[in-house]
Amino acid sequence: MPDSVAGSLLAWYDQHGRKNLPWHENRTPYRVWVSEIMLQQTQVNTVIPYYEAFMQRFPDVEALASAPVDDVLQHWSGLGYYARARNLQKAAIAVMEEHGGEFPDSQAALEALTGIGRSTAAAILAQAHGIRATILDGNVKRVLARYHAVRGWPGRPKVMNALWAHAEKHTPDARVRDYTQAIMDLGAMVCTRRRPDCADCPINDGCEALAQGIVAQLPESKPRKIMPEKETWLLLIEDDIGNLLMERRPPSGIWGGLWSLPEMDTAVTLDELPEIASRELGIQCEDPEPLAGFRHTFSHYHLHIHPVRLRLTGQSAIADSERLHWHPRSTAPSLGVPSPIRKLLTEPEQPSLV
DNA sequence: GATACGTGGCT
DNA sequence: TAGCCAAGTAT
Repeated sequence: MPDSVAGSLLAWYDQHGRKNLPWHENRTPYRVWVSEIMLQQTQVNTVIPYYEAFMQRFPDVEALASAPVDDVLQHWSGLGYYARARNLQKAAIAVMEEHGGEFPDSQAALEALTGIGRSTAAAILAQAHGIRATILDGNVKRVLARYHAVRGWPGRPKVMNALWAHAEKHTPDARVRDYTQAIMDLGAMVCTRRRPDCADCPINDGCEALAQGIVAQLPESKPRKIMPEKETWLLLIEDDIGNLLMERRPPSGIWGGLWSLPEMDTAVTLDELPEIASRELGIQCEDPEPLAGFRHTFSHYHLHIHPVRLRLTGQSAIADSERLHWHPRSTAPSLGVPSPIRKLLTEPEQPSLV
């Protein structure tokens, strides 16, 4: 007996589904892959302009594999989750070197590429190759948690396994490309997190949560922890012609691999900053000048940022190294820079007071 | 199994 | 407004 959910979703998709997103044109594995990575934990409207620019600059896997990593990070600047960008290029190089420049077409081979997990691999198989494969993204989780009244937070493996099992069961043999898009579109357009439109849902007759009156309670949300507060100083070290010293952050951790301002923790005192700058950065400066600080909230903690201006004395020998780079104060950096830092550099007086 | 990882929109 | 959440994966 055919799965009525898939049939109903496909019929609805033909009428209402989204078919004109940028990555729907010319669905090569490369284009689908880049879109899927960008769309991880990121909303469609945020991704669209980044995707267009990225495809202009890196039209195929070879262009991405051979590009400087700073180019890739610059195009990712502002999107967040920057490990995605670094992994994207690592995987592009692997596709060139280990797969002769052609994307693999098996779940296992795709998952072996860094940054591609179970759901993204399945999305590439279904969207680019038309191979039957099952995705489970945030939209599908919500649809299935409601349709089958699956209790518990989907982050728990037991709940996740139940959702995967439901997802596998509904995946049809034919039209997997459209079905995959259909169930995501339903989650994005009808079975939304808030104010779902159950009256117009194509699968409302079989929906357990609707029958039980618990649609609004599913899926259950993650138990929240208190967010820690962290403090840091960012050093705006300027030379006499208005260049700022920027520092490449370590490859892991927050803003990994991006360029930011030299950072000190607030355990040191203001007076110590010139000496620390001399020792750590090899430059001579004086007159620490505290600027208005601001708070930046991440998913996991609040960061209190205290910018301090330091004026360089004499000439500096340091420039354009792997770790340190002078950048014109007046223009946005042509490197990968975190959004708050970009704002700090381009709107120096704008950060809100704490 | 739990945690880290960004940013912007929404209420 | 402060918290919640979004086309997840790596460690």
